[in-house]
Amino acid sequence: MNQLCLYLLNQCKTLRTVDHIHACLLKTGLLSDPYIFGKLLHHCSVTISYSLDYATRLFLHYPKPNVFMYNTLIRGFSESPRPQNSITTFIEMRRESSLFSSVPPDSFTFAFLLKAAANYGSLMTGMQLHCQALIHGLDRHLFVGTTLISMYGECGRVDFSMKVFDEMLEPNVVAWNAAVTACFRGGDLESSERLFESMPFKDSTSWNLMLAGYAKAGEMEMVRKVFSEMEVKDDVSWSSMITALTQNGCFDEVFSVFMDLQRLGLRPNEVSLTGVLSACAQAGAFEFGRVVHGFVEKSGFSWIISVNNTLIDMYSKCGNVAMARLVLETMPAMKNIVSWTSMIAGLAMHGHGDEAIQLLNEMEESGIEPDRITFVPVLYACSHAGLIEQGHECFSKMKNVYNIEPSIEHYGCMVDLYGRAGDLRKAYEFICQMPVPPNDIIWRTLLGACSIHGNVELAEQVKERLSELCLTDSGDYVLLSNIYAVAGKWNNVETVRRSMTNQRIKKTPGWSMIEVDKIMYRFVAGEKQNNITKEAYDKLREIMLKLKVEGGYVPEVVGSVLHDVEDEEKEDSVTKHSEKLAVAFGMARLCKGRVIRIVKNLRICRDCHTVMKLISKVYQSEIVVRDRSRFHSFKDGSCSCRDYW
DNA sequence: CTAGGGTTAG
Repeated sequence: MNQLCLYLLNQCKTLRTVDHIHACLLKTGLLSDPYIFGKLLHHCSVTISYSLDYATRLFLHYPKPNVFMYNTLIRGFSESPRPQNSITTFIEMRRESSLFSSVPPDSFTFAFLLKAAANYGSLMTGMQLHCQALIHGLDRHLFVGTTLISMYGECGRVDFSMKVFDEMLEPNVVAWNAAVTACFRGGDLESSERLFESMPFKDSTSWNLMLAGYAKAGEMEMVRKVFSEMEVKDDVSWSSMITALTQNGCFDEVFSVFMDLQRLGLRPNEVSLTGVLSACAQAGAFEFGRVVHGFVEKSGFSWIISVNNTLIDMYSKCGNVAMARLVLETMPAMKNIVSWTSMIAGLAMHGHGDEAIQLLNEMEESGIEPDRITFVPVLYACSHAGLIEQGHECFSKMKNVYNIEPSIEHYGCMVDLYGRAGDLRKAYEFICQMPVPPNDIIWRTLLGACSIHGNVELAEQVKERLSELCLTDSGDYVLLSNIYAVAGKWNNVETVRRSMTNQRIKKTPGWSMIEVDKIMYRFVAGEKQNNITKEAYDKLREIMLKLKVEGGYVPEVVGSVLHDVEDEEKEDSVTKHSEKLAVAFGMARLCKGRVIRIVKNLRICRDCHTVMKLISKVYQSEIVVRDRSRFHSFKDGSCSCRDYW
């Protein structure tokens, strides 16, 4: 009976099934056995991580918990969203109550407690725990010492990490590795390298952490060097490499490393898969992403939450919200806060404001509380769909129901909400009464609103604020110049242009990408000719002609280019915009009836927006453009943004 | 029956 229950417990993956075992143990009286009880507690707080509430209630009913039980609960809390509970449990453990004497902590206790302190980055707590460990004579314990090194590294005191490390009697590889990682955390690449070189022994973890460390510092040359010099590449090496490339925007390399991995007959793990899918999401590689999704299903990775969440993100960012929804609705893994937030973000990007709000409600009904990150896409959805009332409601719900202090991102969404809707005065007043100082993004949002609604005076003031912050970018100048151009103030356009030249501010080059046969093609405006661009240009010329004849197209040049030059030249530079080239290339290469999906690094311009609408009508084809800020889905002459931008 | 260092999603 004893063995059977333990066996069954190990099979339990959800709380529902644990419940049955719990009842069984209770009925047979086995639950009072400390060993059995400890197993059950461990299962609830560590193995099934989202059942900590259950574990806590279980624990409270146990008459005299031992060290193992305390350690188990502390460990569970240390990885939870509220690691502070580990400390509370420790205090409880140390308290002398009238019934029981306090339970003395051991090395396990401190390892878990320090992990908790590291996870919420509290140096004060970490130091107090360090003292406690010292009092109990456990600060010299090898495992405790190693966790101290990590904790100090996570809490931003690498100097303390080094002190602990230097005073260690016999550091092993793990301690060395912890020290190297701490140096990377502190941004001290040289110390990391020096330590790495002087290690008496290196294991594969040592190599892997060098790779990850360089990746986080953006040192991609070193990442590639480490990866090629590694004699033994394990699972983690491959997935670290893939994440390293993904995090640094080297998407082509992600795809080729992923294929190398498979070519060598190795099986990608879930981390590699999330990495590749995230690369697909960012690059807009829909076809490739679909293939990876197929692999996920076939190889039994559908149970992994993070993989599902990245699939939702991938489909959304590749323009297919319907598929994203399907993943969310059918995923076998338990939906967590990231799943819901990703989907809300997907709907927001596509301008489906009402659905985004509805999903927030569904999320709340399912028992998962939205956090500060969730509210960013929620508010974004409201502003991009013109839902002023709902935006307002969500903002106060966040503050009053969930007690979330709005951050600058939330304020930014609100400024956008008012500004985009044309209430520039309210947007401005909102900025003035914010409890945090406005940053460049806030002002830039307002500048964008001025541009949409043609408010020259406010735009000038805003530009002034931006200049004071010394954070102007080329886009701000272009925006201001366009505002002047629309108002016909050509002298001012000229002034802006000249100040750009004087300050050597270069326009960020615009590029657009399109995937054809799982290969991404990138087009840059005004790029020199090659076979690919020639093909695009030829097709584009044909398209523009047809649009003029059949669609009544007139180039909209004023708001879109910087220079006040001859009309023909203006028309020419607008024609060369990368998104037009990418679309033309897609029209030339893709079969008729296929959706043309474009990813652009900047915002799509008005003229291109008009052209896309016309193409979708004249050619009866669907075009989806993901620009810097959102999706535009063109169908039969109109856009999903309803010209709300 | 529990540990420490390396890779994952909004």
